[in-house]
Amino acid sequence: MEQDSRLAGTVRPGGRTARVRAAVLEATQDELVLHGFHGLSMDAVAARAGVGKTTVYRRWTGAAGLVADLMTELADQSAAHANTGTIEEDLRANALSVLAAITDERLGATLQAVIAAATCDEEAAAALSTFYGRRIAEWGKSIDLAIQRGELPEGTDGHEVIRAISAPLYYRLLVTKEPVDKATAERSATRALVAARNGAFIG
Amino acid sequence: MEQDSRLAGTVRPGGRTARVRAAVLEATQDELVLHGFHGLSMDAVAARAGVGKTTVYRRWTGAAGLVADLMTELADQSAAHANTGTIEEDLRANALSVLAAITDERLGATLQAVIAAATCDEEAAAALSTFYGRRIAEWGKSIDLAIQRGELPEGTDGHEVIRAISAPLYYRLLVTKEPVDKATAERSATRALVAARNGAFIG
DNA sequence: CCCCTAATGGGTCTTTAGTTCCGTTAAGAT
DNA sequence: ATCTTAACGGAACTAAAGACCCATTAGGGG
Repeated sequence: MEQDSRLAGTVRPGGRTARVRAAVLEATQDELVLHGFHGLSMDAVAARAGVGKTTVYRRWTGAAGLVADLMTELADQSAAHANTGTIEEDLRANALSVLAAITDERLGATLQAVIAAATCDEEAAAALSTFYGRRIAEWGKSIDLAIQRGELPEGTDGHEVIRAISAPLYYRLLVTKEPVDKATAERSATRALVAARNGAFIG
Repeated sequence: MEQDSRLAGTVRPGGRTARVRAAVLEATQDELVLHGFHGLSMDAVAARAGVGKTTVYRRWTGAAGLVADLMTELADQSAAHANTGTIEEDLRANALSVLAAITDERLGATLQAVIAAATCDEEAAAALSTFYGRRIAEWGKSIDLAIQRGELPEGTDGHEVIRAISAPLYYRLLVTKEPVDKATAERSATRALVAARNGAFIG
């Protein structure tokens, strides 16, 4: 007894528990691709994962908790920043990696679901914030290296440059619903670079 | 009879019908402020609006339909572009108007709800797309005037400049969950202007 | 002012989401 | 290998969402 205070799955995390978690998160992604966040039901996820729905309700707080956990899982798989030797190519690589993420069927649907969940759930919002915070910090290193090489002015805010590249792509994806293609991504990288070279990101 | 093919509320749109619609859309906004899109129930909206829930189910397709209709309503209230005489001030005004919209309690909650709904509903996505399409076209005129005045290079894509100003604000609001304040808005306008002056928005 | 019927609203029914109970299975410590 | 109990899963239960029926109300044309 006296195990109520702990979350289920923390005392015996190996074996079955790990398999259940993997199956549930996989099933969650499948459901998100099919129905989006608004159509995500714990019941359907449990059925698809082949686990009892009691287990899903016990381990996760709700639909938002599921996608938040999914986001946390994806955060660990985040790739390192590019280092091609020129800032132009590094920023282009950054834009294309964002493009690849949001146009991938499973990953794109998952990202949109987490963003939708985060509009009304603190847990999902925190997971998103952490994920992108890390990603921005990681790719910001590319800008720091460029400053050292003399390609960009001293004092350029690398984090802001990275944000400036991603922003138009997410804006189109989420807000204006315009298509996001390779040309859009490359233009976004180029524009951020032009602004950065002209000192718009200092301070 | 033979009225099934028409949507309810189209034959006698005046008086009661208009009052019901206004009450329902008002109630929808209230509920969105309190619970967000994921927590929006037709039942609660009907109760708050003081109308029968049958009426809400008859006139709107679902939660997504409600927010889509709300967005359509807001689209008509969209303001004209600024014309201060300088492109710097016009773009600053644009950024500040976006800031005002997303930081307003009711309007901000509504926008986030429509964006969340649009991730998995075509109707909401179309309403969003139309709303921002109009807004971008309207404010794009500021850039055209600036080109005529010789403040920006010939061939600058005004729509893209406007998108570039809004994008970082929505990116922070929706994706990274960072605070959006006046300084952020003004920086966004400045950076877009620097890039535009240096020809990054030509073509 | 009256009439016709579009539109609303209360009440009821069905479906689905979410909870609880308790027996069963399998981690992982000894 | 054995034992303890964390964790799972089936089933029954409660609550809420959504659909439907039909009586009542009020637009708006005559």
